[in-house]
Amino acid sequence: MAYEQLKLENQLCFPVYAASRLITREYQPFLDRLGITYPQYLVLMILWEEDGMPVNDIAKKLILNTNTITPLLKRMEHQGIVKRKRSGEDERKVIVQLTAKGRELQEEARMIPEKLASRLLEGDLKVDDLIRLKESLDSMIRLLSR
Amino acid sequence: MAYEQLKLENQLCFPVYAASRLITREYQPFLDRLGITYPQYLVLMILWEEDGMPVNDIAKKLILNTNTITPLLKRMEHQGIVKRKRSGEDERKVIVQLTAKGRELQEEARMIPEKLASRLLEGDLKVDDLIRLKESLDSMIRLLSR
DNA sequence: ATTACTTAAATCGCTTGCGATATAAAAAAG
DNA sequence: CTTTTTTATATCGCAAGCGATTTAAGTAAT
Repeated sequence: MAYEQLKLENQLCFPVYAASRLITREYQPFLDRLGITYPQYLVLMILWEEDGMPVNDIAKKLILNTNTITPLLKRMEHQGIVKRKRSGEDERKVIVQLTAKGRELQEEARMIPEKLASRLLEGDLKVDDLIRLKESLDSMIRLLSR
Repeated sequence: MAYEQLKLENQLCFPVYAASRLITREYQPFLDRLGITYPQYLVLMILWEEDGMPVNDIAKKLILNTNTITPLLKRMEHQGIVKRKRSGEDERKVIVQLTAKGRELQEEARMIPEKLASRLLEGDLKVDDLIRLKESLDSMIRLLSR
C-alpha cells in the first residue's frame, strides 16, 4: 500500500522540523536576557565573525530571502544592535555593521553554548530524540544516495 | 578563547534550523498543487492515520501549542478540508474530522514521498548537506552524553 | 547613448510559531 | 454543594518566513 509511505515519510522530515523548533525553544530563555531572538542571534554570530557585511551575504549565509532578512535587520537597527548604510562603491548594497551595543552582546553571549548544553540535559529535548533524529537522517541519506 | 564556541555552536544548531526550512521548501511545489502548506500536510497525515482527533492530541503529536494549531485548523476548515465540532462527552474538547475533500487529498498526496526523493537529488538540499547535518547531530549527541 | 538585462533591497500579503492571557468546562478539594 | 484547580481551546500581539512584485542601481548589448 502506497499510503504507508505517508506515514514513513513522517519519520524522515518531521523530526527535523520538530528538532528545529525544540532547539529554538531551548535558546529562548538565554536569548531573552539579551533581548534578542534566535534568528537575530544567528545574524550577530555572523557579524561577530566578520563585521560590515552586505544584506545579501548575510541572507545567503542563513539561507534566507531578503524579504525575511530586511525587516529582521530593521528591527535590530531599531534596537540599536546594528547600523545599516548604503555602500559607497555600489549604491545598491546596504552594509550592516555592529554598534557598540551589538559588540557588547558578544561578551554576554559567550557562556550561552555551555549553558545550553547543560540545559538540554534536563529539557524537553532529550538525547533519545536526537538519536531518533539522526536515524531519520541516516534513512534520508541512504534514500538519496541510491 | 571562549568566543570560538560561538562559531562552533553555529555548526551544531544552525544546520538543523536550515535543513528544516530547506525541506519545507522542497515540499512546497507538491503541496501547492494540493492547495495546502507543510504544517497543514502534517495535520492531514495525522488525520489520515486516525480521523476524529481532539485539537490537543494533534498539537501534541506536532509539538505545537494550541495558539498555533487552532488558527491553522480554522484555515483548514475554511478551505473545506476538515470539520471541527465540540465533543459530546467533554464539551471542552473540539474534535477534528476530515471532510470528503480532506480524504481525497490522501490519494493526491500518495506520490509525494517518492517525487520528493527524486527532487531532493537535484535540489538545493544536497546529500553532502545532510551528511554535515548528521555530523553536527553526532557532535551534539556526544556533547549531551558525557 | 539608448535599451535591455541583471542584481540588491525593499514592500505587500499571507501563514506559521509562540508568550501571555482569557474563557469555559470538568475535576478535585473543602 | 460551593470553591479551587486543572484542562482544553481560543484570542491577541508580535517576530519570522516566503511568494510575488517593485524600485533603483549597476552591467551588457545593440
